[in-house]
Formats: sequence, C-alpha cells, structure tokens
Amino acid sequence: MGRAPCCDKNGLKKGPWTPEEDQKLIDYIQKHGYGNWRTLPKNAGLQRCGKSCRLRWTNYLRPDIKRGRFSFEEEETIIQLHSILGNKWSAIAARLPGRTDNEIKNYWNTHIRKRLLRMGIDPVTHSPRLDLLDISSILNSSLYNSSQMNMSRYIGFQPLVNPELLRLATSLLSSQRETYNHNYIHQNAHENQLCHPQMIQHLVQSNQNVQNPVEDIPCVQFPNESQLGEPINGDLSNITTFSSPSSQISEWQQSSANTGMPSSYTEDYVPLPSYSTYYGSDQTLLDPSSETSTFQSNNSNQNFGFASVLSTPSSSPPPLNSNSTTTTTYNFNNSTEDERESYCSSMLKFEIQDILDVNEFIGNL
DNA sequence: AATTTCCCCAACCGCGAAGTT
DNA sequence: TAACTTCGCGGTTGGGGAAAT
Repeated sequence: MGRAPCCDKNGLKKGPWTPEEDQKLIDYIQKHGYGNWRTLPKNAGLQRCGKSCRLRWTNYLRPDIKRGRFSFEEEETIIQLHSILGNKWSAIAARLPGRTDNEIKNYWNTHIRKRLLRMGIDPVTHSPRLDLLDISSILNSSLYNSSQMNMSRYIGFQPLVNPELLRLATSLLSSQRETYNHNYIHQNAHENQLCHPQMIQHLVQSNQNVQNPVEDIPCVQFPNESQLGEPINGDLSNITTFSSPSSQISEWQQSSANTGMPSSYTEDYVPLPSYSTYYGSDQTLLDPSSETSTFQSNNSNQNFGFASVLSTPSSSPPPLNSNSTTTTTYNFNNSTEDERESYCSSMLKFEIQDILDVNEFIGNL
C-alpha cells in the first residue's frame, strides 16, 4: 500500500512565516539538506506542512535567489520564453538564474501582462490585439458616437483613430465581404490562425499585384509546444530563426522538407517578428522585416533555441552566463517602467503602421 | 490627516504526474 | 497492477503598503 499521509492538516500553522520559523527551516536544511518535505517540518520543529516549507524555501529562503527589480534582459527573456512556452513558469524560471517561478509569474501578471495589454498586444498570443482594430464593430458600436473613439487610451497610440478613415475602410470592407468570407474561411481552416480577417481583406486588396499576397500578410501564428513536438534529431535550431515572412516561409518549408515535418504544418506557419522589434534591439528597430530579425535574442548570452528551451528540466536550471553583453541600442537596465512602455508603444506603432499602411489603404479607395 | 482605492507579492489551493508499496 | 502518497506546477487569493482622493 501507499505511504502514510503527507501531513495532518489539523493544527498546522498557515499564513506568513515568522523570522523564527525561517531560521528554523534554514538551520535544518543547512544541516540535513532538503528532500523529504513530509518529514522535514516535524524534524525541524515547525508547525507547518511540508508543502508550505518547500514553498517557503524555494520561493524565498533559498540562498541563490536574486532579489530586486527585473532587468530589461530578464524581462525580454521572460517575454520571449513565454511566447514559446506559455505559462510554464517553472520552465521559464529555469532559464533565469536566481528567479523563482512564483516571482516570474507574479511579475508577468502585475507588470508585463498589463504593459502588453496597454500596448495592444495580446499577452497570450503575443500578437497585436487586432480585435481592437475591428473596424466594423467599432463603427457599429455606440462607443464610436458617444466617446469619439478614444482608441488611444486602449491601444496607446493615435494613428488609427481617424473616424473618416475608418468609415472609408468600412465602406471598402462591406463591399468586399463576400470575397472576404471566402478568403477568411480558407485562411482560417486551421486552428490557431491568428490573422485578423479584415486585415487579410485589406492586404489582399492592397497587394493585388503580388503573386501570392498571403505570403506577405504579417499575421502571426506561433507554434505551441505541442505543435513543435519532439525535437528532430535533437535539433530545433531550424525553427529559431524568424526573418521576413516570405523568405522565412521558404526557409521553414525547406527545413521541414529536410526534417520530415508534416507539410500541413509548414503551410500554415507564418512567423512572428522578433521580440526585439518590441524592444528595439539593433537593426530590427529600423527594419522589422530585416533578415537579421531573428527570434534569437541579440543578447549574446541568451540563445533561446527551442531545443534548449524545451529540453531543459525545470528541476535543474542550467546556468546562464550572467555576464551580459548586449547589442541592444536602448539600455533599459535603469529605466523606469514608463520609459520601457513608452518605447515599446512606439515599437508597436511602427509595427502596426507597417501592417496597416494607411496611405495605401486610402489609395485603394 | 483620514479614508478609500489600487497594486504587489507571499502564500495557499487544487490538480496531475511521478514515485512507492 | 492498483492504490496511495509525494512532489511540483499553475492559478488564485488576500494582507499590507503605497498612492490617490
């Protein structure tokens, strides 16, 4: 039969730890090490359950825990890893020495997530929140008439709030709804398709001279962990590079042909620009479609290949070189959150303007 | 100065995977 | 193999401090 119950919950203390309790736990672990959390509290003279002791140790008392603000590099790392791993906080923490999963989770929820939302970026998909740009629904809503479309409040920038432009856009879109429906159904035949249909509609229109306009649609679709599946021959480096959409698709398809990746997967995949375009690392700042716009961080110490990320056991975080040398143009290490956000907003503005070329939009009317 | 609201983060809870008997 | 426990993870909560009114 199984073991005895972990702990009798009756009579065990809960809530904040006192310095005395902390000291008892530290003393015990320094003497005997940790391992059997079930018996540890009793042996250490603590009126706590093992789970509480483990949490206290791993999240607070561990000597290698780094305290204080997250650096820009750490923040960038978290965002990058989150885009790959989702809410796998322990896996993310394994890549950030001295940071706990709980700390990262809290930081994500209280800082990064909010900032991304303010920037108009969906913190789940890491793509621009195109729902905010759903022109038809905006125009049809009473919000438009009553509040003069104060979109900038929601998405943090101005260029898309021109009601006249939106009206024209809606006119265009409604006249093409039938075509759109066809395209949309076609484009979204696979799950996780994150392209916004109206965006597609516009881009298909504005790229009439392009042989394969869909290729140039900067929509985003991220391979999630399950989609990535097992590393092929232990090497996933072929999917760590995100460059300009059209060139990348061919790269992706080529590499998939080499690796035997299912063709349906390669057809659907449209890469996301590097996160350095959010945060402005070197040349990607100026040219989002640059071939150098790789998913890999420009920080030389943070090479986040999918393989290394996915294969890292959370229980034994591999040490990252903490001697960071970065080519990042903007140094956020000592910046305030506002400064970071301001900069990020301008990045997003660039991105979306690039996607929704307003002049071209008007030119098509 | 007092009160209210907001925000952060340490800690708890529940669940699933892995391990043990 | 089944039954059970332990461990670890991710989601959530609530206490306390800071900021706003």
